[in-house]
Amino acid sequence: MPKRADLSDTFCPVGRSAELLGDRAVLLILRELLFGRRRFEVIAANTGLGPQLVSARLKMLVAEGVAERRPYSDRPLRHDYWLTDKGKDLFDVLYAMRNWSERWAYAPGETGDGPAIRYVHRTCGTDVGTAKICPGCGAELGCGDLKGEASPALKAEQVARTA
Amino acid sequence: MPKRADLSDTFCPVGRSAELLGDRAVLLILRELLFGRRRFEVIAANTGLGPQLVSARLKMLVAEGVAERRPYSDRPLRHDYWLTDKGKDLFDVLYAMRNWSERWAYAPGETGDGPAIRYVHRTCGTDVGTAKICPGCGAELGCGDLKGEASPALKAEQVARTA
DNA sequence: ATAGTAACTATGATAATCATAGTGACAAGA
DNA sequence: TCTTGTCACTATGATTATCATAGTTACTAT
Repeated sequence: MPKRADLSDTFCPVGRSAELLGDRAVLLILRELLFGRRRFEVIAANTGLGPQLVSARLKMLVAEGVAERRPYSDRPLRHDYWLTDKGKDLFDVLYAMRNWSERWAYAPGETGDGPAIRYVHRTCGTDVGTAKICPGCGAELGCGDLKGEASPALKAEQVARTA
Repeated sequence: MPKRADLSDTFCPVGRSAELLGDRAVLLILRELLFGRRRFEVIAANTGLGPQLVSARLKMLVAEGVAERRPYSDRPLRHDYWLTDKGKDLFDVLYAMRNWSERWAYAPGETGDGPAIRYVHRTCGTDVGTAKICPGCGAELGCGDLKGEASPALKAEQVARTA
């Protein structure tokens, strides 16, 4: 490809975020980080992306202020990756993607008789379905508020991926 | 690149939609379609994408059932593109992207003293800010419910692009 | 000394992207 | 009729991002 057109200076808000989010690898890595997975190798394994891509994208996310690289061990020196507040706020985008998929991206019966991932509000225990506001307690849902329970099919896939 | 890894058969809902949405061109084209722009040349001009890319992505969106190709003139035969219900439901994703950008993607004062685009609920006239539910009437906000008013800076850019 | 772990970097083949130009089918004006 | 114009594309060639695979560095554990 030629150098791809840069849209980071557009005044359109969708255009600006598209520069960051319009990339499969970025979305998958953000999914992992939002799920609380922080380690390089875990992210690479779960996303199926090569280490080079993961490395490049994490560097970019750190440069954009979306993620942060932190040492979690001195000897040997090891680092992992955490979302910043700016990064945590991307929850809404990924959650909207998830909701859309649950509605449109599966053949009937493909996920059994429930969603691919069932989300429960941590503080009140309500199954939120695809709501943006907890139907149990009315709270706005954000990063870390939900506990996901993968369907059997998804669980099997995740096990296979890390094996 | 080698054939990029296919994630369309993953059971993870974010992974599935990432296959579609993890692409700058797709996001920009969806933005145009959600804004009600239907014509090929208009989409190409507003996104800054080459006609080949626009053509390829529109074909893909039609194949995915997200958009529809319709004739709008017989002589000469001309077609344009409309979102299907599946496509209109992507509003939530793009709206979340817009909200994130309004919060994080601009330097202080870069858009003047308001957002890059001000959205007003069509039916009740309330400025919705970045809310997911209309603060005026409590209705859920979906595709077509909002009327966008671009900031002067964004307007100028749009004019420049089509000139 | 050997094997293992974690976070990467290096290499080469492949394919997606961009810029630019061109095509086909028609309409409108001189 | 001839030229110009419009719209929705397709064709070509240079550039570069991506993938698969293998290798590296710096340590720990046995």
